[in-house]
Order: sequence, then C-alpha cells, then structure tokens
Amino acid sequence: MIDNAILKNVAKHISLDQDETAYFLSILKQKKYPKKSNILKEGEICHTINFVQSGTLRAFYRDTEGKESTIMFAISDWWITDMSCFISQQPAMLNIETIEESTIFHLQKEDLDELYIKIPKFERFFRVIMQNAYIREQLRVIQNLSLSAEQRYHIFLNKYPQVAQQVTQKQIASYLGITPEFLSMIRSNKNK
Amino acid sequence: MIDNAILKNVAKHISLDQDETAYFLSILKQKKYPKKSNILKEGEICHTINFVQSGTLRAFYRDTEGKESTIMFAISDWWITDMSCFISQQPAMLNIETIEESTIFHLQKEDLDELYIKIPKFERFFRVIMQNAYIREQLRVIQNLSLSAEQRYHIFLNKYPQVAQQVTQKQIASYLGITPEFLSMIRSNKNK
DNA sequence: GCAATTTCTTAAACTACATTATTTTTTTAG
DNA sequence: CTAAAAAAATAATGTAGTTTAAGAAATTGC
Repeated sequence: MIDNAILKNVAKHISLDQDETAYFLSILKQKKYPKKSNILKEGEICHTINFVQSGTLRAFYRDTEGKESTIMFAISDWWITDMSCFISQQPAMLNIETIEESTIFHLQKEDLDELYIKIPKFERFFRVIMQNAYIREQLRVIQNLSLSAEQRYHIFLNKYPQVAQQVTQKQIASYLGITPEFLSMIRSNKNK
Repeated sequence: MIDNAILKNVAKHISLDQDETAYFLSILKQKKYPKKSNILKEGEICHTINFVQSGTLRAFYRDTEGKESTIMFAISDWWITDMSCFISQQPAMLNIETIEESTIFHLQKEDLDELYIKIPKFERFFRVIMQNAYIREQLRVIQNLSLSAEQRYHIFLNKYPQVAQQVTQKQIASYLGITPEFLSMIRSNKNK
C-alpha cells in the first residue's frame, strides 16, 4: 500500500479496522509538489490539514515590513497547517511552502469534521496530536523567554538535525528569532 | 449545584447526560487554596489537570540562575497544568501557584485516562481544549518572534485586562520576557 | 498600626542582538 | 556551462533591552 506512512502514523495512537481504514484513505488527497511550491498563502482560507509523506515544508509568518518568522518546519511523518485559521476558517496568517519536492496528504476541514462523527476514535488521535503540538509550542515559549540565541541554536541542532541540514541558515535564523548575520557570528564563534 | 462553572465549561463542547455528569463530578476533587499556595513545584510529579473555579493562578519556569519566566496565568474557567509532565508523568519543569485565594477542581491522571474510556466524548472535549491551547501558544511564539516588548505589552493588556489588574508588574514582565525595570520604562513612556 | 519586606521607579553603564554595507561563496535557471 | 540571483561571512555602527544601584511607594506580617 502506498499510503503506508500515514497509516503507521495513525496507528501510533489508535487502531482502525479494514472499513475504517478504507474510509479514512478515501477522504485523503495525495499530491506531489515540486520544490518551493506554495501550499498555503496568507490571506487565503486554509482548507486542509496536511500530512507530510515525504519532503520538507516550512510555515512562516510575514510581518508588515516583510520580515519572516519561521513558525515550524515539517518533515516526513509530521502534520502541518495554520491551525488557527483551519479551525476558524478565517484568512490564514501563515504561509506554508515546500523546501524540497514533497508528497502531501491533504485532509479537508469538512471531511475531518465528518470523520470525527463517523469514527470517533479520531477525536482521540487528534487529541494526542494537538496535545503534543501544545507541549512543543509551550516548550518553545519557555526557551524563547529564558535562553540566549546561541543556546536556542544548539538545542535546535540537537532536536532537529535532519531539518538543520535541509534548510538555509536564513531560515534557521528566522526560526530562532535572530538575523542571519547574527547566526553567522554564533556559528563562527563555535568553530573556534 | 455548586459545580456549575466546570459543567458549563464542559458543556461548551460536549453534552453529558445525568449519569455521565454524575460520574464526571465523582472523579473531581474540589479544593480551596489561600493566596500564594503552591499547587505544583518543579521536580514533583504532576498528578492532576486543574480547572479554576475561582481565583487566579500562575505557572512559571525558574531557570538555573533563579530567573522566573511566567508561562501562563489562569483565571476562572481556565484549565491549567504542566501538560508535558502531566502526560509523561516525569518531574515537573513548572511551578504553579495561586496569586489569590482560589478554588480548584483537580482531575487525576488515572481518572482522566479512565474517563476517556468510559465516556469517549471527553476525547472530543480535551481535543478542543488542547487545540485551543496549541493555537494560543503558537500565536505567542509568533508575537515573541515578531513584535517589540512594547507591542507585546499592549496586546497583553487588551487580551487579558482582568489578569493585568490582579498580578504584579514583575509577573507581567516575566510573562513578556523582559525585566520589571524595562516594563516600568515602557509604561512611563506610554503615559506621556 | 508599625516595621519589614517586596514592588515600582528612575537613571547610568552595559550587552546581546539588529542594521547597514561590502565581499565571497553557493545555488539556480536557462 | 555560464550569468544572475540568493545565501553566507565579516565588520562597523546602532539600539532594544539588561544590569546595577538607590530611593520611593505599596504590601505584608505580626
């Protein structure tokens, strides 16, 4: 089955029988994107929650002066969307783009709402996904408040080594909340 | 019924019949705490998720040099815990204390795990709670990365006006990730 | 109700990080 | 394969926020 990765991901938290599996697969839309594709642009309505089958994605906020802040990177086996705007169906704050050629499973808002009703186990599944996402973001808040840029950089390298090799330093800097120039300085200090 | 607030809170997202309501209430432990009580200390196992019936609480991280970072405030109708440590049952990173006399409903980890099985609707309830918590924390990350301390302060005042009046400026500063001295400066500039 | 403690303010000196500018290196497109 | 564009490095100058210190105001504990 080509859908292996997403079924394994779901199986981490709930188990589905054959019919449930078939139904779940039936509402997913698999799509392949070249490098630098836009999955979501700010201002658009965010229709889908997205599972990364393969590739690398980046979600970022662009402020009024054009400065970008990277909110998250997503690699294989991660879910990514602009959750706030997906849930409220208000215009997106975030942009989501592929950093490399990527294969994505899309799950539409209406299909997810129906999925919760037809297969309530998915409430559990997404409860765990949301819980983990909350814990991750809260840890990031703690680190942003209490650590220096250099400490945050080393934590990032340890936590997401594969991501660190696939993205530019400019993008890492925008994830850490510093300028590329300052990241460059941190890196050159370190190598001494 | 004295438990009104928590039942109303649950009713925002799911509806319970009489038996379900009775069972849910039976696993809650209501407790009243004076001002400045410790609900959770770093290093302890976090046994409960907590609903604030009345009062004000603060969750904060204390780093190795003793510097505090306020992670969240909770007032009436909010849920608060060290989610990471509650879920994993590892020693807590956070401290949680009452800022005022507060009445709390405690829900034990084992009781919650059983509640999910006995009344699966609660998966939906906490899915929504976690989803909202995730969205809130992500917004905070965006704001910490892209806004100045002064902008964050004004957003805080607008978003949590009741909290702003109940807590000290030192605590607000530690929520914003700045020193009390700098907050004082921001405030005196503003009043011109 | 008063002494002790904590909080808040102000201000000068300092630092982590930003900005601007220039050069070098790497990546991309055709 | 080459030209153009983007990313990265280096360095000088600038600034948002910190540190330290000291006095004034508010809160707390007995």
